[in-house]
Amino acid sequence: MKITLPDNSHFDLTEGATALDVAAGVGPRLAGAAVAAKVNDITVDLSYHLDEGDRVDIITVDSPEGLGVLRHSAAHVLAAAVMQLYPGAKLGIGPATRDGFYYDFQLPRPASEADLPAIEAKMAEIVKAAARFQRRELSREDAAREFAGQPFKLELLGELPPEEPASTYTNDEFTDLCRGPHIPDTGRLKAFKLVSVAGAYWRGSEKNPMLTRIYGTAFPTRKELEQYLLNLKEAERRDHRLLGKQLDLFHIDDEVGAGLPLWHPKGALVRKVIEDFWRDAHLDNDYEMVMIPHIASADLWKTSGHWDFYRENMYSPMDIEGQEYIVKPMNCPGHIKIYKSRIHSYRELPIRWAELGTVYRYERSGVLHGLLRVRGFTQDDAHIFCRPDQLEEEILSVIRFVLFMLGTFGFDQYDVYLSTRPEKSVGSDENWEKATGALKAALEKAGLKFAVDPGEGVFYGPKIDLKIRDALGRAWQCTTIQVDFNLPERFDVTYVGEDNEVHRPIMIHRALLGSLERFMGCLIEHYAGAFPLWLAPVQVVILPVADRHLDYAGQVAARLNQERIRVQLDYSKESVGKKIRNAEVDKVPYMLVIGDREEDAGMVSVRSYAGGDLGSRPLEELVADLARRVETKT
RNA sequence: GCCGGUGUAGCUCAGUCGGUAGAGCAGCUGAUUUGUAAUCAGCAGGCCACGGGUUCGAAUCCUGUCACCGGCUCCA
Repeated sequence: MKITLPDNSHFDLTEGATALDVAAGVGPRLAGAAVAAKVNDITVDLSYHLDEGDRVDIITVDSPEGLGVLRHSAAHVLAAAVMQLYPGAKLGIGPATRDGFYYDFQLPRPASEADLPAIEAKMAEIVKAAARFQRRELSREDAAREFAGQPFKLELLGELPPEEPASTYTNDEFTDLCRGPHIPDTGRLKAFKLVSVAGAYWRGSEKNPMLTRIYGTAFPTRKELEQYLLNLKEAERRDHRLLGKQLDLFHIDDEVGAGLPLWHPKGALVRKVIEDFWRDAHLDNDYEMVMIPHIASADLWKTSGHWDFYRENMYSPMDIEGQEYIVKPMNCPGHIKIYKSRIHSYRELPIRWAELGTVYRYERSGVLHGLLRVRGFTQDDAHIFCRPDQLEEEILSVIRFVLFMLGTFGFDQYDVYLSTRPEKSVGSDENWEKATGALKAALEKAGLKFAVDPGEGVFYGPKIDLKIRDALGRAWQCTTIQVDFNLPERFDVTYVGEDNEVHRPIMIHRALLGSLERFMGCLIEHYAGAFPLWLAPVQVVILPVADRHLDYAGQVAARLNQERIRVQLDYSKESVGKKIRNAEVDKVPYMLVIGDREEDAGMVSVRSYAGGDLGSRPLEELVADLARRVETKT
C-alpha cells in the first residue's frame, strides 16, 4: 500500500504497517526521535495501523507537540508510581504544561515535597522496565466498570463527547482513561524530575474538593533537563523579592501589614524616575493630569456600581460623623466627577485625564506575592472621554502609546488578550458587542496577535490586557485597556454635540504599566536588578584609591552632580578591591577609580558593571557620554 | 480563602535525643592608605514570629494566631 508524507512524496508499505514502520523506513534517527504521528491530521500512537492513501506526519520529540506527548506520558508514569505507593489514591487529570506536566490525586495521606524522591525512584523503576503503553478502545459501560473506584474518572467519562470513543492506556499494571497519544513505551522517558507538590481544586473550582497536584518536568535528554533546572536556579536569582532586599529597594513589614510595600530611598528613586518619564510622556501625548482624594463617600461607590459589583474587593466603610466613606479601589468615579463639574462640547473631545492614582483592594491572603500582588498600589491610570466616532482611533493610539512605553523599558515580548463579557456584569448586549468590536478592530490594525479570554472582562466592559512574564515564567497582567459604556450612563455623563443636543461620551479606562508596584517587580526581574543607566538609583560610584585622592574625587563628584548624574563617593577606609566589590554587589552601572595617575592628568578610570575595566578617559568626555545616554535612555 | 511547607542576630543559615544560643557577611572600634570582585584584629548584636499547653526543664513536643514560600481559586 502507499501512503503520503508531508513533502507529498509517496511511501510503499506492506499491509498492516504502522506509523512507526514509516518512521523506521525513513531512517533510524527519525524512528528514535518519533513519539507519535499525525495521520490525516489526527494525532495517533506510533502503533497505529495505516490504510492505503493515508497522509502520515511523524511527530518527533523535538517538536512542541512531541514534547507534550513525552510529558503527558511522564504524567502517566507518575500516576502509576503514586498508585503503587499510595494504594487507594483517586486519580484526577494529568496533562502536559508549558514547562512540564502534573497529575492531580486525592491521596489517602498527605504528601509533601519530602516524598518526591521516593515517587521519583518508583518512576525510575517503571521507566527501566520499559513497559509498553497499550491503547484500548471500549464502550462507555466497560469503561465505567473499569473505573468504578475512580469517581473523578467517571465524571470525565460521563462528559466525553458522544462521537468520541472511550479509550484507555495501560502500562505495567496501571490503566488510565486517556485520549492519547503516548510514547511507545516508558523506556523512552530518558530525563524527568518531580519539582513540587501543591493543592489544586478539582476542575479548578473552589466548590470542588482540593486535590494534591504533583508537578514535574521531562525532556528528551538529560542535558536539556539539566539546562532547564539551571534556568530555574537563574530565575530564582532574579526574584524581585530577593533583589529588593539585597539592593535595599523596598520591604514589606509585618507590623505595617501584608501586601503593603514600603519604598526605601533607592526604590523610591527608581520609581521617581519612572514617574517623571511617565508624566512627560503623557503630556507629550496630549494627556492632562488630574488628582483625586483617597477616600470618598459610600454614595459615590453606590452610583458607580462598585458597591454592588466589586464589594468583595473593597475595604469596609469607615464612619465619619455618621456618614460612610470608603477607601478607593479605583480612580474612575473621581475623574468622572471632574468631568461633570462643567458642561463639555463635542469640540473638546477626546479628553484624556491621567493620574498616578493609588488604590486599595482587598486581596485574599493566599494570593499576595511580593510587589506583584499587593493590597495597596498605584495605577498609572487614565480615563479618556470620547465620542463614539473617535473610539477606535483612541484605542489604537493607546495601543501605540503602550508599545512605546513598554519598549522604553526593554519589554518587547508580551501575551495579548481580549477579554469578553463576564457573568457578573452590567450594560446592554449591544454596547458590549460594540465595545468588544472596537477593541478587536484596533488590535488588528495595530497588527498585534492576541487570544480571546472569554468572560474575563470587567463588570462594566470588555478589555485588552498585556501580560509580561516574571523570572519563573509566570505571566502578570500589567497593561489594561477597557471600554466602558456603563459608567457614563450611571453618572449621566454628557457632552453637547454639533446638533446642540445632549450626547453620551464613551469612556476608556487604561493603565499602561498597570501598577507601579507590579511593574517595578517585573522590571527588577527583567534587568536582574542591574538597572540601565537612566533608571539606576546610583549611576556612578567614585572610588578614591587613598585618602589623599578625596579632594579630586570630590571635584569629580561635584562635576557629575552638576549634570544631575546620581553619584556616590565611597570614602570608606577599604581597599580598592573591596570598594569595587561593594559597587559590583550593588550593581552600580559605573565605577570611577581615582588615584595619582588620574588626578595628575584630569582623567578618570572607568569600570562598568556590564563590561569591567574600560581604561581611563578625560572627565569631560565621560560626563558628556553619560549625560547623553541618560537622555536617550540607552 | 484552600492544600502543602517554612518562621533562630540586620542578611544567609547551623543548632544532635527536650538540658537553657552558634557561624559567615553586614555593623561598631582599632591598625593598615591600599590600583579593578572581599586587609587584619577585637567588640557588640537574640522575648528562637506571637499566644496557650505538656514537662523539673521547650528554639526543639502539642495547640491556636500571624506572616512568608510553592501552587489552586481570584486580580493591576
